[in-house]
Amino acid sequence: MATGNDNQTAARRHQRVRRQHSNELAQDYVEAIYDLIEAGQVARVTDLQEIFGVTHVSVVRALQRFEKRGLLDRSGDGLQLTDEGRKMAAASAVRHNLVVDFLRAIGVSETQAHADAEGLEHHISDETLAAMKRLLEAKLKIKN
Amino acid sequence: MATGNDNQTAARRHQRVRRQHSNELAQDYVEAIYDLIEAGQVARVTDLQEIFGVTHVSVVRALQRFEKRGLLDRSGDGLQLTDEGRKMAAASAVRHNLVVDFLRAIGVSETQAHADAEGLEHHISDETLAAMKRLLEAKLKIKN
DNA sequence: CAAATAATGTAGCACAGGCTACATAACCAA
DNA sequence: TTGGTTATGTAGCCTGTGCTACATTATTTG
Ligand SMILES: [Mn+2]
Ligand SMILES: [Mn+2]
Ligand SMILES: [Mn+2]
Ligand SMILES: [Mn+2]
Repeated sequence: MATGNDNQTAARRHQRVRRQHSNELAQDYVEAIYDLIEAGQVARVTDLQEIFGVTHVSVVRALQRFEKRGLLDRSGDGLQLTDEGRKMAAASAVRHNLVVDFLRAIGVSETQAHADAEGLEHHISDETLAAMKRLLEAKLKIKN
Repeated sequence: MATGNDNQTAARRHQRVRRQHSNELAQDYVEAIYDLIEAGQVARVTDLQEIFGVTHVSVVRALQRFEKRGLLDRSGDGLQLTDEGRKMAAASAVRHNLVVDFLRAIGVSETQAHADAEGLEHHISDETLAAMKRLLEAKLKIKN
């Protein structure tokens, strides 16, 4: 009874991680496109290929999937985000930045904070994010 | 010059995350097998299928890959870890437990800490792990 | 003991996300 | 204007990691 239940709990946790992974690339893509547009640039395949360190083919294939998922629009000149894509991008950006700030606050170097955040951001629950925000604000109070 | 270099940096970060993901399942498998053996049980396909919430087929295919990678030995009755597999399992367990403890320390619930750690553990650098350990020890000092 | 059940394996499929090779289209420069 | 470079797309391949369907081989149990 104890073991069976434990295994079930473990299974749910692993299933959740797999679900997170199946959204990971989409989040990073819309975030990158969002940032390019924010910076007043036209988001192109070439930019994404440089940002992600993959061939243009991988980018095109990914964009095709994300367009089907309703996250972006490739009909015009540059890449455009749909409302849903923009929403996902904004949420991802907030989460990403908070993770970086939190890592910096606990003493991780700028470089490493950015590196680790790129993976960590996709596995953090709202509860943990809130805990990080709390600690971040407490730290800031101490500093002032 | 600024943009090109930035993209290169981003690319290295994403490449690192992809590398982490390609080791993720192996780490979780050897850790699970390690735990079963530690608990005095014989590690079987059935256990893993329950723990990961996948079919026995997925487990068998994964085990075949990991055996080829020299992480485990399926010749006997139960699953056995090689020296390399045991080393990976031990390192993974240390990391996993430290992440859970850290999340608990910053106020995340037991349940959520275990859930988030399952994904987070694979993306934490040694530097960040050290920072977490530092904060954990500082917190403990305060508590006593 | 014989039948049911549990455990393990293989065959073959799907999809994500990498890749190279090849084809265009668009742009730029001599 | 025309030939090289850059940007984008398609075709087709690979690996990892899921799945169902179908054996086969223990292990229980009536
Ligand atoms: Mn990311
Ligand atoms: Mn991950
Ligand atoms: Mn683990
Ligand atoms: Mn894990």
